[in-house]
Amino acid sequence: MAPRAIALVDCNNFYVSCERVFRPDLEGVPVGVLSNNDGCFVARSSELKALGVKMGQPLFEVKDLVRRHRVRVFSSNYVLYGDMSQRVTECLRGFTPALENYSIDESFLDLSGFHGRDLSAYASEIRSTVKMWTGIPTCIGIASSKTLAKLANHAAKKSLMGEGGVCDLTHEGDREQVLHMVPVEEVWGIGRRSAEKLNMLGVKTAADLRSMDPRQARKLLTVVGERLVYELRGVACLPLDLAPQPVKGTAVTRSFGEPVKTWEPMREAVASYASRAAEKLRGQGAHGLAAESLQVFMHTSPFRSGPSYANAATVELQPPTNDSFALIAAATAAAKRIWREGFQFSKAGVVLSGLVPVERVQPDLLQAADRQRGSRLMAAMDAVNARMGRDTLRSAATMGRAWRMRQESRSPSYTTRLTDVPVVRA
DNA sequence: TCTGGGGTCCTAGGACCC
DNA sequence: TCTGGGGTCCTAGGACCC
Repeated sequence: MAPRAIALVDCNNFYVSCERVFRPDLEGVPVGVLSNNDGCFVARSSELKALGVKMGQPLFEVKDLVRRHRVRVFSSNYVLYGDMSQRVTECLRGFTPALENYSIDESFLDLSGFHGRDLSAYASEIRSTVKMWTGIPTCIGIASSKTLAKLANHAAKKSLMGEGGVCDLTHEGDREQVLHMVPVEEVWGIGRRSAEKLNMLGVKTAADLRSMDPRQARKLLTVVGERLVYELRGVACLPLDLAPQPVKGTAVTRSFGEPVKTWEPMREAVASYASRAAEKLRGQGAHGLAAESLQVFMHTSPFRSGPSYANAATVELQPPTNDSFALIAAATAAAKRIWREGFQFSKAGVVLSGLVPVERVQPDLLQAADRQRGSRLMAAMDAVNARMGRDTLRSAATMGRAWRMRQESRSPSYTTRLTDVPVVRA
C-alpha cells in the first residue's frame, strides 16, 4: 500500500487576511483583530507580531504601542470570517474530495492518491489557486500523519525548510531535520502543562518526544501522549474525518460590555443567549438537533477585587426541544434560581447538552399539535432572519441593550449584507 | 472482628485546540 | 476604566446493578 500523504492547509493570520481582502491599504502595516468585547488580540498580522504583541494579549496592556505604531485594530466580524472560510474550503474541494474541514482556517487534505507526483509542486498550485480565488494566503505542510502534517505546516510558516509556504516531510532526511529544530511545546497536542512535565524529563524537542518509549508517554500524558509518539514516527493514529460529525453540545456565553448588577439586564442577556443557542440547534444536522439538558451559569470577574460569586443551574428538558420560547423559559427559570443581588456580574452563558436529532425525539401525543405549531413558527422566524439579517425577528424577552458587548470597530459585512457589498467603479 | 467483585453509566474537571 | 468564545477528548470517582 502506498504511504499516506496528508496535507494541512492553514490560512495565514486568517482574520487579519479576511480584513485585508477588502482593504488592500492594510497590506504591509500592523493589523490586529480583537476578541469579543474588544478584549484581547486573537489575530495579528506579521507586522503586529514583530512589534511583540502576543496572542490573547489584552488591548489595554498595549494601548500605547498601538497608538505609537498606528496599529489598525478591528473588532471581530465572525459573519465575514465564516463566509470567507466557506469559500476557501470550496476552493480546496476542487483539488480533492477527501477533505476534513478541521477549523475555521484549517483543512486536512488526503493526497495519498497523488503520490508519484511532485507533492510540493501540487501544494504550490493549491496555494496560488486559493490566493487567486479568495484572496487568502495559506501555508501547506505535507506528511504521513496529521501530527507530522501540523509540524510540516509549522515549518512552512517559519520557513524552516526553504521559502515558499510549502513543506513536504514525506522524506526521512527532511523530517529528521525539522523534528530536531522544533521545541516540544510546538507539537500539536502538547500544551503548557504537558510541556512542563516533558521538560522535567529532558524531553525538549519534537525529536525527543518521537524517540520516547510509548508506554512512558502514556503514563505521563495518557493515551493522548502515546498516540502522539506514534504519530511523530509517521504511524497515523488519527483518522481523517471526511464527514462532519454532529456536535455533542453547544453553548452561547458572553462577557458583558459593562458589569451587570440587577436582575433585568441579566434576564435579558440569558434570554438572548438561549434564543441564539436555539437557532444554532435548529441549524445543525439535516433537520436540526434538540437538547435534553440546559445549563445556565453566571459569575463575577475573576480579574477584579470585590465580592465574588459563581454558580450554575441545570434544567432537564423533557421532551428534548429546540424551541426558542421553551429554551428562553427554561434558561430564565434556571438563572432566577442562582441569581444573587449585590454582585457585579461580568459574564453569563447558556450551555446545551444531550443533543439528539429532532426526528428521533419521541412524539408526545398530548402536546404533538402544540409542538408542530411551535416548529412552524421557528422555521418562519429562521427564514426571515436568514433573509433580513440576524435578530430581525426575535422574542421580546431578549430586547435589552445594557449588557451587550462592546464592538467599537467592526468592519462591514462585505460578503453577507447587500448594503455592505463593495462597489467597483470601472 | 468479619462484611465481594465486576460491570456500566454518568458527571465533573483537566488539558488542549483554534 | 479595559482581560474571548466554543469546542473536543480523557480520566477518576460515584451511583447503581447483579
